[in-house]
Amino acid sequence: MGTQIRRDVMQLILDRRLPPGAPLPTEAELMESLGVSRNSVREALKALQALDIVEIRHGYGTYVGQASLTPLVDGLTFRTLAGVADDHAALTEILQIREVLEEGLIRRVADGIGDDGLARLESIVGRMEGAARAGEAFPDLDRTFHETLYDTLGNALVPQLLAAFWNVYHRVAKVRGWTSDPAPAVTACRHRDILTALRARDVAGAERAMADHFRGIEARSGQATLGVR
Amino acid sequence: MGTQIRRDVMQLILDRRLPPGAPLPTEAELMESLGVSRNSVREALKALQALDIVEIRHGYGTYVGQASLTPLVDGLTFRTLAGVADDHAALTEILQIREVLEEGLIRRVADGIGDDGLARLESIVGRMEGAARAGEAFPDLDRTFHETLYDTLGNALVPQLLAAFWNVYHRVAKVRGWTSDPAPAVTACRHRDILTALRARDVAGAERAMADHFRGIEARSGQATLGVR
DNA sequence: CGACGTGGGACGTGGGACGTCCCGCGGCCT
DNA sequence: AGGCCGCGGGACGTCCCACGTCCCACGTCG
Repeated sequence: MGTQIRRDVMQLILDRRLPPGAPLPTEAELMESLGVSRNSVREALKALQALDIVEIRHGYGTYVGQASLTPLVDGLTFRTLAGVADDHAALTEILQIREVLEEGLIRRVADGIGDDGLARLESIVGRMEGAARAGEAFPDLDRTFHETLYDTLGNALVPQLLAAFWNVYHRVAKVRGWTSDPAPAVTACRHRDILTALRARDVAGAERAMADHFRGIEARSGQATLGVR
Repeated sequence: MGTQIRRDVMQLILDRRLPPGAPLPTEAELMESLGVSRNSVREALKALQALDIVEIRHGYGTYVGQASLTPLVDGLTFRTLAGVADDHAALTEILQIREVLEEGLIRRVADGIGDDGLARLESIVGRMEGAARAGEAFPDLDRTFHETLYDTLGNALVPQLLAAFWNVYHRVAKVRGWTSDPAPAVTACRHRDILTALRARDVAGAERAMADHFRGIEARSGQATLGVR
């Protein structure tokens, strides 16, 4: 069974305690130690590559991967684009989950954020406002803001999960040709609101600011959909 | 490039508007229409199979898959088991995300749940209490409760995401040999608390009940870890 | 009319050959 | 002596062919 070989390779990584980036046995060694043909080994490795459990470098070797959430992004993107129902509904589902997550997380952030965290956010928002005055969009700063925001939680999964949903959303929007460009000034303002509430340790206010932020995104999403149909 | 063939097959599915369960062209047809060898086609299909974008039935054919979150479960399980840091920390991260999600969701549920939803939950909690009196565990009922709870949101992604995290948690616990069996009576009581709060449209109470629920899970998890080390 | 057997289609596995890419060693030029 | 270039070996990428296994459907026989 192909699935079995895949599990064998995973088990091999676990048994040998191979960390991400460590080299795997060559295909020849794997076909010998697992007792299967090279084709089967390659199919298993290709599957693991798609799961980002393994990284294959042409002409160099195979290495343990980062086990990132890339497969989730691919899967959700495909699922959204292929959805039998219209994909606006599917995107709304993703947005709702992001919303619930960030609303719940901001509360915990407000409890534990320190002065250094606030300073870093201040720097980011400052750059946002600078870009906004120049009339430029700042998708990278947006990402960095949310990433930095949840840094203090010490939960490495959180930023990755949020980034995954963010990627799905924007990838689908790109494929569909939606130009969801809100006024940069408005976005900068929303982030400023969140930071202000955090500075005041105003948990409820931070939640409200985050909710407003998402309300804006939803509105844009709805408009873009209507414009296309 | 192998990745390219994978994208071609995905694009083919999207272009032809193939719904989940629809048959894909045979390997022979794909190798002709994509102009690559059968091995390359098979490697791409195997990768897509791992992403649950395609389903391969031996001796029958290849079909469009459900694009479920199975790859997320596999990836997170692997990542947790392979984590350089101890896996209790990794499991806590997953638990924290479940917690944030369910706390945020319960609020929305409390707003919109109807009498039929409450009745279904009542039935489940009733069976829980019956099992608890008999001293039996009821993992299935637990799952069903949370699934039914979020049915009313109309967001198909929510139950799947929660189920994915649930699966990762319990799969890791199983591999690690943790016997995280709380007293069934306590678990039943926690669910009863949630239902009671929902019935009263008590949003804050429901949130608190859900938080208590997770506090119990975390405590058990910590104990199990200590017991093993 | 129904149960059984056989054939064809489709995926699973194995083996071999050749191309492509990357790294490192050794010779050669400066 | 130091740096540049060419070459060889290792490893993955692609391809071809053959045979095995599984499933379904058709046709035959009782």
